[in-house]
Amino acid sequence: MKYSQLFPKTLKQAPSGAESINHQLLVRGGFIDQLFAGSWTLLPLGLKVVTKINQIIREELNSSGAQEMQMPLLHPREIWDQTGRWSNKDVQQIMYQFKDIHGREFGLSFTHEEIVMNLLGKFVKSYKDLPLKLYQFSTKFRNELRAKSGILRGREFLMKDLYSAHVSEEDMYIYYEDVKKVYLKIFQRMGLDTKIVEASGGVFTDKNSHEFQVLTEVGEDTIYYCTQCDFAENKEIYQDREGSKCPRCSNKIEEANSIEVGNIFPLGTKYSKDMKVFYTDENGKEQLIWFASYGIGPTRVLGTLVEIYHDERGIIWPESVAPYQVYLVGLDLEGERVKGEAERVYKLLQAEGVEVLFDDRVGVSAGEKFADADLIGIPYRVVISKKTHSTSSGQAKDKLEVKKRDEKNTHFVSFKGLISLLKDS
RNA sequence: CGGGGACUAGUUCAUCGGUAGAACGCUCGCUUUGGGAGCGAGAAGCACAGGGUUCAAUUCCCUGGUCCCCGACCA
Repeated sequence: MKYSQLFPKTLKQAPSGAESINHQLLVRGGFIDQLFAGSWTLLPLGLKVVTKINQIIREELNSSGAQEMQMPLLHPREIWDQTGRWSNKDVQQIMYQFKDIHGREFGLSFTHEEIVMNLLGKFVKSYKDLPLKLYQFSTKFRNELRAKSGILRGREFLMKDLYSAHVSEEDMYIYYEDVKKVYLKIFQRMGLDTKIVEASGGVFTDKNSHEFQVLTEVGEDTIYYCTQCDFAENKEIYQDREGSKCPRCSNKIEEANSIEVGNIFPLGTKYSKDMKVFYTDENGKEQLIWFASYGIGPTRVLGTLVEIYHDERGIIWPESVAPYQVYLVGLDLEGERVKGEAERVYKLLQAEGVEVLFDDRVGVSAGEKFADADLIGIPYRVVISKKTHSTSSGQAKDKLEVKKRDEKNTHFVSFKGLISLLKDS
């Protein structure tokens, strides 16, 4: 991609009132744009990052045996009446509900348990049809009382939701535990260190759920975790406890702020019971389906990554989710030789399968290009200029000037050297 | 949904009762380029909407809207 073609360009100033880091940097870098409070466009750069996040999730879920699909976002009231959630006060706080011109009532999806259960009722007849693991990436609508923290809390956001159906509680928990491991791996591949934290089930279930929390000062959740074992609880359930000793190993409990990037719910048979969804067991008897759901918010992950990985100049993307691998800066592009060389390296990198953003702007100062490179946060910055490709002699001659975003020093390498650098990482 | 703040050029802000100004950005020249570079010119505004007070309102008052922050609630 040539930077001159990229939509949109970076901004020097953050929007007024933008306080959180992810809001400032993602907007300034041209990753996202706000339509109204809690509603964001994923611009080309932002979509690239989210696509990478999604791909990591997809790969790991697929290898856990899950299948991807896509469900509607517009839901008729009747299906939500089957579980009584349409009229639930807490649900009504966050679900957009409205009537069409004929008076028929609809809701916008904030989750899909009812829809999945409806689907299972149509297709799952026998124990032989189970277990099933189905997931999708889709927009979720939640009428948050207060959208805030940039893209971290929106009224419309992207979510990966996975649902599993099982013959028994035991089978459900086997997969539930699998997903814990899968989620840890997913987040780790994205560069996020997550803690599994026990929490309440909210409007989803009376049982407790597990949240995947990233520890950071700016997080809006408060969690309590043991410094020795893996005990961790959300504030909402921890506050009933006394003292500051771990209930499991008596070691010290720490309090920390965190961002919830994932949440998993062992729903049990509540939904299948309400919606009368059964399978036939080996003995020919009808049984309720055991059910669980699992969410990850890719757009929230996007914001979380920026909160964790940035410096005063801009974003520092982990390589696994960076929108491009290389930011190729062409300087002195008025000179034919340098320009030709920069174009050549751009094409060669692409031929090697390297994703490269080529700053081909003419008449833009070096400082501005470097500032943009730092703001956008692509892992490798490669500079081609008359210093390396025209008048020079010595070690820099015809070499590429390479700097990693998170390092200070530049060094000069050959094209082959750069490729092996990229392949190694 | 309670409390606070804001709304003026594309953006960030100044002005403050007498119909608007800067910086950045943008356009066009000239200059040249290693950390948001210089000079010059230009385009760009129903001052959120409605009502009131006043000879006169962007400015003061009221109502509504929107955005941001703090709380209560949540992927």
